[in-house]
Amino acid sequence: MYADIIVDITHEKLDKIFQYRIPSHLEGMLKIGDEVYIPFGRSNKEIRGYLISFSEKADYDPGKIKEIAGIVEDAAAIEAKLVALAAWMKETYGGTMIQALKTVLPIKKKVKIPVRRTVILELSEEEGRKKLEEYLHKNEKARARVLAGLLDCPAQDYGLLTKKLHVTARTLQALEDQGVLKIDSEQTFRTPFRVKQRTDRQVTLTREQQAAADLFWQDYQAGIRKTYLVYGVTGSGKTEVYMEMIRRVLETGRQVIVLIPEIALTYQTVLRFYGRFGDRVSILHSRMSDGERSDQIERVRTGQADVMIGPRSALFTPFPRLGLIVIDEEHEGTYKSEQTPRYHARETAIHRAKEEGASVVLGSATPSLESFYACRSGEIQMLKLGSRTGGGRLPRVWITDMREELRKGNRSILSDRLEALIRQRLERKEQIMLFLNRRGYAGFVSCRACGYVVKCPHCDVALSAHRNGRLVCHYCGYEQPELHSCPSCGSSYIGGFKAGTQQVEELIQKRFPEARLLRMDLDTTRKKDSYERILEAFSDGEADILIGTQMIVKGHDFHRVTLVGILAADLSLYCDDYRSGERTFQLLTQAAGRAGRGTGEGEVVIQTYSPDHYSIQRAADQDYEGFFEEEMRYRTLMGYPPAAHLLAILLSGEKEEEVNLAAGYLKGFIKRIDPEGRIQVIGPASPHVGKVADLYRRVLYLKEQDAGILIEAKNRMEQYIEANRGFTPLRIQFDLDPMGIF
DNA sequence: AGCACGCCGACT
DNA sequence: GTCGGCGTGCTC
Repeated sequence: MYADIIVDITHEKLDKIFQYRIPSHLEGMLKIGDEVYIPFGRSNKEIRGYLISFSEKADYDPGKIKEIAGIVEDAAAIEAKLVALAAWMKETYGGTMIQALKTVLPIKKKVKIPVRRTVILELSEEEGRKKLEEYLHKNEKARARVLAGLLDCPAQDYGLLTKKLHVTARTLQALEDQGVLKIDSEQTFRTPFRVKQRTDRQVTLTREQQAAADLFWQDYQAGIRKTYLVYGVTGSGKTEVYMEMIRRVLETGRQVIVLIPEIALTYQTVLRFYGRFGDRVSILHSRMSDGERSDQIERVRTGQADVMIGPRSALFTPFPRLGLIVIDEEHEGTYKSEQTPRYHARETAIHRAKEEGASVVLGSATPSLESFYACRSGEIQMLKLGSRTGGGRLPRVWITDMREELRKGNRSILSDRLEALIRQRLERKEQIMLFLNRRGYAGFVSCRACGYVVKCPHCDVALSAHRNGRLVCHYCGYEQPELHSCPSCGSSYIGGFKAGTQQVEELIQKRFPEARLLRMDLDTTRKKDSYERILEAFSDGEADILIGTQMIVKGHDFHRVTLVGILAADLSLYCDDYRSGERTFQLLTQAAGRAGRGTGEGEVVIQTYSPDHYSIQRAADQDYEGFFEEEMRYRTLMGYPPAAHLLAILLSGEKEEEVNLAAGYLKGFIKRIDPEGRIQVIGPASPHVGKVADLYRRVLYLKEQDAGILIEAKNRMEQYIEANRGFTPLRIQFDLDPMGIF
């Protein structure tokens, strides 16, 4: 009997199984997933590794196999299931087993409670000066330095002070004894949310909500575990449905994971869960320290918590009896990891649920094409919520054609209609949101006179303007020179769209000097909590107009907003990405949904140069299904997910020549292992950003109906890359069904 | 990765 | 003569 062990070091060369003998004193004590100490290398240095399986025979010279030194005692008892999940992720998404394990395994380190120490001056300015004289006189240099520093700034961080002034703890201790200063230590706050009281208010579900929850519950009781999609417009009360399902699953003694796109944007949702389930709820988020995370995991391990809410990574909560995984706003891009393994939380959740006998509930008002497509094929069961619970009506939507405005001589960024409506709302003291769509803006070139967009003749995606002016296709590498007039109508108003929220703010202020404006974008929300502060200020009526990027369209109901203006609705449409139509539709639908959440009638103005595009028209009609049909037709025609599968291979390296060469070799290798040409190979092409931090990048795309074939090809390439030293100076990453193109 | 082994230049 | 530079190669 041998133990198969993965060494806890991140390097491809070590990403394989090392076999060890099991010493008699450990026999029967080891289990899969245990962390162990092993002698390694020529020096037999003791390192840590994970026991991932047992095997009967040795795959290596038995004479050279060493013994396991011991079990890591305080190791978090990781679930064997999570190790298996990591193995599946490595297989599906690529990368090393170690990378997969690191993604999946909870943080084991028990970080000691961080203490922040501050040094505070206890003397007055005058006393301090006198004391300083005294130290200088006695030639006590270190003490003088500290005192001078504190006179400059009377409260300083302990660590920074000792480093900056080059003094030891002894010096500070002596000064504290003399009463010159005080060392203040405060424990850093470790509990992220404190539960106030449990507001277990009795919620009555609407008939529709109850029906959805009941259907799920009947299946669940009958032992059926599958994936459901709660599909309902904004305001149809999806969260209530989740909570009802969760309540019932918890009653059976099983545990629940709730994934949300981003804590900051869904703070209100988190509070609702707290209110409902009290301190059985645990939370993870990206701003937490390792220690805070490990505290939350500890609560899970000791059984104090049985609901975990968090982003993508919360999927790996080590619940031993998982019953349900809820994924809210399942269409959001944040569910796809941007690090190897580039897993999708939705797919991974479905896999984990299947392995552990749990169900998955997805929810969205604008489902991803993937999920809706799976509903059509019966893989996912749809639970539809058709109406808004508060009885709020859908807003009235206007599409204004900006080409027409230009023809009329209006060159401003506001159409006549939007301007008139803003004026009217300001008079009525109602609120307005202006949404500047800058999502995915990648420098596409369009004609302001006729709306023509310069596209690649081979790929049906917009060309991107590079700094040198040339127009480049990021899919196939096609290039053409800069245009000075529109090939369609001859107008010279052709070029990229350049406007930021700041410019918009200035223009609006000039046009409506009496209006009070608030701006929300990356610049104004850089500081912690500023996001909430701006939204709160707007909610309290401290401003008339809120101007912002996509971050203003998420969550948060403003009951006094009766007008939403969407500037440059098509900016996200023609960035050269096969998901741009989907993203545009989602953004516009969400933005439009912000209007008329209260009692007043809502109106939405969508300003665009492409009023005929189906993404814009369907969003204006709030017609998801119509959009789905058209978008699926495009994906099917072009062979993009979910109609087919796409595998991106990203290469980067210091020498451009090497990267090009390697990309060429990989392409040749695919042709060799796929002689019938089942796999369509595109590229190598330059990604949007051809060079990052002095690393040159190239990308290859493989298309194929069957994901299994792509995964097999990926495995063969990984072997090929490992076997050829020519690839060593390069970084090569795989991305199955990427969220866009690179 | 991290360490040992190994083969060539400036110092006690 | 040695100490030490980091190039190669291996790790169950």
